[in-house]
Amino acid sequence: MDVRTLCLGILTFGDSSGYEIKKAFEGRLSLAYDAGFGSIYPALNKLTKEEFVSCRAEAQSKRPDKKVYSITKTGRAFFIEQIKKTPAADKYRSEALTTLMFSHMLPASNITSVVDELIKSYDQNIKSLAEGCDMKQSQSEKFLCGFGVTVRQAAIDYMQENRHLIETETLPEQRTAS
Amino acid sequence: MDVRTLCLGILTFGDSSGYEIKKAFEGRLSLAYDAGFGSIYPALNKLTKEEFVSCRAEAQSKRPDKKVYSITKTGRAFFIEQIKKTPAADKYRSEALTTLMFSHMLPASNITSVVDELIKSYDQNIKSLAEGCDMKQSQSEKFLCGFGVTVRQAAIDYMQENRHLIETETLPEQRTAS
DNA sequence: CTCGATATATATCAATTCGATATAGAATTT
DNA sequence: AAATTCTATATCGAATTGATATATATCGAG
Repeated sequence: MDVRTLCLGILTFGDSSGYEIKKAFEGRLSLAYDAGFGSIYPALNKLTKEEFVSCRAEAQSKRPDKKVYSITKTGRAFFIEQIKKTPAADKYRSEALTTLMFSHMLPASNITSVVDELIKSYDQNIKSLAEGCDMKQSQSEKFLCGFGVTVRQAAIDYMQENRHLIETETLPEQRTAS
Repeated sequence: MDVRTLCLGILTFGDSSGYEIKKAFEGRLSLAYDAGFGSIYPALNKLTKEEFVSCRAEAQSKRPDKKVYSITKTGRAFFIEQIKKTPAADKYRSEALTTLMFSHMLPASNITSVVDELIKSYDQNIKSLAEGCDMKQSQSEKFLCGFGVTVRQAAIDYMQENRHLIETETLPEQRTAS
């Protein structure tokens, strides 16, 4: 499942430009996947060559043409074929948790701010998810929205209850202060 | 925070070969980061050139020499400098959740098996984490272990309670059966 | 006892992805 | 009035992924 396939998937929700596809990755797909312009634009070019999408340029006054992509029948068939495959294992990449793994090498103030920021980011995450959660269209969106909220909330609760474990184990402030 | 820096971090736990570093990524670091041999070996070569690690070859009978790496003083200083930086935002990549996002395009049997497998993988995750959780050395490891268990358990609970939302919204079996 | 699978151990390579940068006007905020 | 953010596309070097190659040991199943 590469970015190219995912772009195709996003186009099943409706015609979009590359810019709007990026928004979709940041929005409804943010729980599951991410991609930047550096992968999206080349992916759309490849999909166009393969005739899995068609492209029409919408002229805009004093802005670059907006290229609007539509999925084709063969594109839709290809996408369905792809999502029927057994999904690969989940991947998590958290620099914040990685930092906490080395809390014994850092001053307590540092750990505290990492934990604070992590909780804050989970909180914002929940807010932006919950925002739409009710009025979201499909059942699958509601399901995934609720999933995100539940899991992030569990993470916050755990952190608040157990942060003392790592905040007391750090090096004394004076020894690592630069 | 690249693989190279993370390899350096793992070496603060003790001398290791590239192979053992891979095991560390799969074990104690699995909650936070992952890396394959294709990134680890080049990273170790680069670190050696930079003199952030030193390398001794342990001859083994009828096996390739085991190259054991040790972190140097400058390496340790560099690593500490790196983890003091503000961590980048978390990233999640789940093909399974992505698939569920398109449940309206798939037969119910397909969704059921994706959910089943996802729960199973979270379960195995919890088991392998809990296994060590008690006897783990440092506070930070206990903290992160507990974090992983808590969050995965919340994910399982949510899935079991809400899976019906997506399992009833799918296409009728006959329409998408290949 | 042998066959296949898994573990130890390193390494490379093409394809993909990331992250930064460039361009440029509109709209909004300070 | 200035600064920042938003819309919109695109490229490019660097990093990462995932597959593959090589070679032997070990362990369980039939």
